[in-house]
Amino acid sequence: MKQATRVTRQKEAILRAALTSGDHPTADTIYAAVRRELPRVSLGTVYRNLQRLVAEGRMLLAPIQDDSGRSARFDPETSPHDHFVCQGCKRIYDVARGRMRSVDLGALEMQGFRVTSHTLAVYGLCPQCASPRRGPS
Amino acid sequence: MKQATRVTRQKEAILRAALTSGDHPTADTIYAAVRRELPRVSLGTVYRNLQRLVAEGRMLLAPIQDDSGRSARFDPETSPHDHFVCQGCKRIYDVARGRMRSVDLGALEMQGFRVTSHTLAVYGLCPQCASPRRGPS
DNA sequence: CTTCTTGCAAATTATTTGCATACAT
DNA sequence: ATGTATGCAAATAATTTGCAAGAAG
Repeated sequence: MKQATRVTRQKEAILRAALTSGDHPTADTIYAAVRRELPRVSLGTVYRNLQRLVAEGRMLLAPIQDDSGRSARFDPETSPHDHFVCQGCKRIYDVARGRMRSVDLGALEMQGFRVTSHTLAVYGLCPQCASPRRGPS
Repeated sequence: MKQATRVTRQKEAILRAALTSGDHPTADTIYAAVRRELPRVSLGTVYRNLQRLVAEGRMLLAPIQDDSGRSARFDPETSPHDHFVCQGCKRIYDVARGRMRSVDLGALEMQGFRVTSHTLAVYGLCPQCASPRRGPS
């Protein structure tokens, strides 16, 4: 969490776009959204600001890989949480750490590993896609 | 785990290279290793075979992201296990599911989520890098 | 023999960077 | 004023793909 950088119209719009998406958007998705408000933004600006926002701890790099894992996904929710990836509708759900019982990392620590954080991604079908009424959307 | 494809010198060499690396190699690392045995292999062949090996379940896409998450890493260990990423030496350790107690996913399932798998990545310092004797290698 | 795979090169996709100008502090 | 951020375009990096020739079944 480095020194905060300058406050610009672009950077704020980028963070707002990520928050509003209610999702785990890619740089491209964010670019498209910001463009509606600031038609002259460039992709370079989006990428540079995403890096800054992550460095400042205002956004996270989502620890999930797309099907081919090609494009990075960003997560505007910065408190510790896990992810559920629906293999039907491809939606990514944030899962509070409380609901899904936490992992026991004691054994690792006893072997001399110093643990600072962890990420957990769960795969399967979300309630809508799992329901027999209708298949994956 | 689709229909197995044809057996070729290249494909076998690629799997062997990944196994021998004792690591979680990138396509490029594998390419370099295979090249020593088959100097005429092309990167295209390496990428195509990595895809096939993953589809056939003989290799996994490692669920870990490099610093910038730019290049995919492959994992020749196909039984369920977790990963420990050392932030000092950048090494990636395979961690047996038994040692590090498994996650309780019951709460999620009770909410209608159907869970089929999960991936866990733990970050921190490995015993060598955590020891005060010498810093990260 | 027939079909899948290879090597090579060119094409895509995602992300980064150099530079002159604009904007925040 | 000073220096960081922007827009634009060109540069890199990682991966994919078209095609003619070669190898596997």
